[in-house]
Amino acid sequence: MLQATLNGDSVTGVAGWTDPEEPVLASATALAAELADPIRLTALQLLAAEGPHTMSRLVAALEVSAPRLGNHLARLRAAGLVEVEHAGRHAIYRIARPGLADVLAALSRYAGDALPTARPGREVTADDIAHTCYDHAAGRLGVALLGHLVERGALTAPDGRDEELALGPDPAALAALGIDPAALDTGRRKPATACLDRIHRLPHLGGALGARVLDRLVEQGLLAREEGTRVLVVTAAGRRDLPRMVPTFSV
Amino acid sequence: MLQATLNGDSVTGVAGWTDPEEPVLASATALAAELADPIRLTALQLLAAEGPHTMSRLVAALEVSAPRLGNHLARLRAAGLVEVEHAGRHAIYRIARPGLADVLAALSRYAGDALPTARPGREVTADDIAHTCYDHAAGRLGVALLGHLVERGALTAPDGRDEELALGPDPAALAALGIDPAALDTGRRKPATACLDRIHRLPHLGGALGARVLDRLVEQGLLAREEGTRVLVVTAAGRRDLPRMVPTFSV
DNA sequence: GTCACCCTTCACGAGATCGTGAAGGGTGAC
DNA sequence: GTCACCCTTCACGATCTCGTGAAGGGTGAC
Repeated sequence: MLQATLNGDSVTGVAGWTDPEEPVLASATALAAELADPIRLTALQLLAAEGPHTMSRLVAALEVSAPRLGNHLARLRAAGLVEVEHAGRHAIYRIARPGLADVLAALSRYAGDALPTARPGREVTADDIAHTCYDHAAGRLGVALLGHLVERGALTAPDGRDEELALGPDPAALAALGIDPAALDTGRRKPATACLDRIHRLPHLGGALGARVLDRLVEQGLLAREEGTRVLVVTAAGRRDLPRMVPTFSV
Repeated sequence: MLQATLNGDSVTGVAGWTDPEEPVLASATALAAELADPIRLTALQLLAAEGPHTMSRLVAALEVSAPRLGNHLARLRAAGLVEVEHAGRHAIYRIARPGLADVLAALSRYAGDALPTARPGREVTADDIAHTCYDHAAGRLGVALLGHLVERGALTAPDGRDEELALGPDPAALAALGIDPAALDTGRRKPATACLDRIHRLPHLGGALGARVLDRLVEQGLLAREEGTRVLVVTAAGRRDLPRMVPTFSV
C-alpha cells in the first residue's frame, strides 16, 4: 500500500499524483495527446473556429489523403472530441463540447507568445500584424478585434457548434466602432462568422460584419490597403488610436 | 508548388495548414506533446500552482525514480517550459513562462467537465465537493474560491514563479467574506499560497489566508467539519448562500 | 442496374517514445 | 581527503504511434 504525505496530512492507500487511473489526469493527458499532432490540431482548430465541416472539405483544406484524415478523425471520435452526423454520403464533423475552444485558444496563445521572436525568415512582418482575408481583417489585429467584441458582449464567442456568430447582449463595443449591427446590409452573406487565422491559429471576425468593420477602419484612416497585396498598413493615426479602441492590440 | 484557396483568395506557394514548419502550429503541437504524459503534466501542474520545487521534492511528491523524472525534466527544459537554477547540490525547477498556467487550467477544466459523470467507483462524492487539505478547503469549493478571489482582484493568480500569492488591488471580495487581510495573523506561515488540488488538478487557496477563510465559513455555519475525516459538509445554509458568495461554485 | 463518389476500416512496416539500470560529475558534511 | 548525497546522462529493449496501400460499405446520379 502506498504511503505519502500531502501538505502534512498523511494519505494512506491513495493512488499517487501521477497514477494514470486518476480520472481528471487521464482525461487531460488523453486530450493533450490528441492535440499533439499537426493534422488533428488543425482540424480541431478549424472546426472550433468556423463550425461544422464535411470530411471532404477538411480533406481539401488540410491537403491530406482521405484515409490519413479518416484515421485521425476516428481517433478524435473515440476520444469524444468530435461528433459526426451523416447526411447522404457526406459526413459532417463538429466539435463535441463547446469548451474545447477555450483549450485550443489557450494553447495557440501560449504557442504564439512563446515563439522565439526573430527566427530565420520568420521575423514579425506587417503581414503578421494585419492583412486582409477575403474582405475582412486578419492577423493580430483581426484576432484582437474578435476577442475584444466577444469580451465586451457584442458577439458570442465561436465554439464550433454553429457556422455563424450570434450578436451578444451589449452592442456598445460595435457602436464605438461606428457600426449599427441592425443597419448592416448582409446581402446573401452570413452576418458574422469566425474564421481561423492561418498564422496565429486563433479565430478572427469574418462575414458581413467583418467586412463592415474593415471598411470603417479604412474610412477613418486607421488602416490603408496596400495595392496589389493583402497587407493592411497601420497608419500613424491607427498606431495612435487602435490600441485605445482594441486594448489587446499593440502596434 | 502548392495551390490552395483560403476564403476565396487564392494563396499560391504557401505551405499548407498542417505544414509542421508553421511556427505557431509546431510550437502548439510540441507543447501538447509535453503535456501528454502523466508525470510531465503533474510536474508542470505542481510547479505552476505551488511555485518552484527542487528535484528531490518533485521525486517525493510524484513517487517516481530520479532518472525517470530527470529524463522528463530534461525534455521539459529542452522544450523551454521549465527552467533550472542550481543551488549547491540541489536543482530548483520553475515554470519558464507564467502564461503556461492558463494552458494548464484550461486543460484541467475541460478534462474535469468532460468526465463521464458516473464512472464505476468514481461518482461525485461529498469529498469531491469540499474537503480539507491541511487546514484549508480543497475540492470544487476550494478551487472556485481561489478563482473567485483572483477574478475579483483580491489576489493575484498563481503563475508558478513565486511561492506565495500577492494581494490584488481590490480587497472587496475578501471583505465580503468577512476577512480583513491586513488584520491576518500569519504567524510564521505564508500569508497566501496556492496548492494543487489532487482531484481537480487546479490550484486552491492555502496558507494563513486559506485557513482563515475556512474558519469563517465554518463559523458562519455554511460548512461543517466531519469528525475523523477530511470531508467538509455543505450545510443547508451553505447550499443556499455559497453559490451566491462564490458564483462559480454550485452544490 | 451500373457507376462514380464519399467515407471508413484494416494490416503492415517504419519510426518515435518511454522506463530501467548503470555510470559519472559535482557539492557539501565530516 | 573521504564519503554520502543530489542530479544528470546514456544505451538498450519493449512498446506504442503513424502513414500508406488496399479493400469494402453505403449513397446518389443516370
